[in-house]
Amino acid sequence: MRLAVLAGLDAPPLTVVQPISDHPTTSPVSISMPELPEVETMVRGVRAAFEGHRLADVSLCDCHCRPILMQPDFPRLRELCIGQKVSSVTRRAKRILIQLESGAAFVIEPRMTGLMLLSDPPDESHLRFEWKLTQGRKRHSVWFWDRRGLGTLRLLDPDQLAAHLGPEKLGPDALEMTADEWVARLRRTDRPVKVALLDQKLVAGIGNLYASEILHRSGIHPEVPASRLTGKRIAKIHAATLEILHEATRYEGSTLGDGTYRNALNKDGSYQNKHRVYARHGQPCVTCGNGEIQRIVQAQRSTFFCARCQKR
DNA sequence: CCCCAGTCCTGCGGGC
DNA sequence: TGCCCGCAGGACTGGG
Repeated sequence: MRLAVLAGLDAPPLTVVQPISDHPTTSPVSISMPELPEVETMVRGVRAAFEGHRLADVSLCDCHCRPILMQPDFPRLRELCIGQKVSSVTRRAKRILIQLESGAAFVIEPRMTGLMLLSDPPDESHLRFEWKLTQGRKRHSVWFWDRRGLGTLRLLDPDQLAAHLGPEKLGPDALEMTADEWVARLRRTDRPVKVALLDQKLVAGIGNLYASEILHRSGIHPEVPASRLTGKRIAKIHAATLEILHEATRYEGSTLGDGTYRNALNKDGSYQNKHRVYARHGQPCVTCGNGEIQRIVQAQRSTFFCARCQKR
C-alpha cells in the first residue's frame, strides 16, 4: 500500500484486482533488456487489469528524473484517453499496445529497463506513468516503471499507429515470420548474421540476449555474413528462433543478476537458468562439453558463442 | 539505400 | 574508503 500512498491514490487495496506478489522487493534490482519473451510476459501479466476496464485517469509520476518521452503532450493525452474503455492489450515485437475503444492506442516501449507493474515496484522513485482504471465500483492502477528512463510512451490514433508500427519501421514479428521471409530478408544483407538479427526492420522482437542463444542453437558462427547463409542454415535459425522465444516465454523471460526485468507481479523470470552462451564467457560449453564460450563485440554489443559448436 | 558510430540514461563494479 | 570511469544495450539520429 505504500505505492498507493505515494501515488496519492484513494483507491482500495490492489488485492481487489490482483493478488500482490509475495516476493520480497528488497533484492537488488536487476535489469535485463526486455525482448519479445519479456514483453509478452508483461502483456499477459497486465492484460486482465486493463481489458474491459475504463480509464478513470492517468498521471505522470512525481519522480525526479526527466519525464519519459511522450506523444502527444500530457494534457492532450489525457483528453484523448480519459473515460475510454480498454478493448485489448497486445504485443507487437518489443512494444506493448493498449487499445482503446476510440481506436487510439497506447504504445509502450520498455527498452532497457521499463516494466509494467500491478504492484511493488523495485523502487518508487522511478515510477513514470500511472493508469487509473475502474470497472463498476472497483478501482485499481497499473504503473510503468523505468529506472533508466529510456522507455517511451505514446498515445496514437489509427493513422499514427499504422505509420509507427508499419513495415518501414518494423519487420515481421519473429514468431510470425515465414520460412520464405527468413530467407529473403537474411540474404539481402552482408552484415554479420548476429548484427542482422538485431535489426528490427529485418525481423522484429529479437534482442542481444536471444540473438546469441538463437545462433548457438542453430550452430552458426555469429560473424558469418547473413547473405552467405544456405537455405538449410536459415531454416535452423527459423526453428531455433521459435523454440527459444516460446521456451523463454514459458519461463516468463530472463532476469539477470545485474539486470532488471520482472514480470507484472514483480517476480523474476527463470529462463536465465537455461542460457547456453549469454554472459557465460570463459565457461565450458554445456552443449559440446569441449568448447569455451567466447565473448566478442559486434556493432558495439557483446556477442557470446562457442567456436566448436558454431561453424563459419 | 545501406551501414555504422554516437546518443540517451542509471547503477554497478573494477581500478587506483 | 571513496572516487572516477567504463560498461550494459534498444532505438533513434546524423553522416559517410
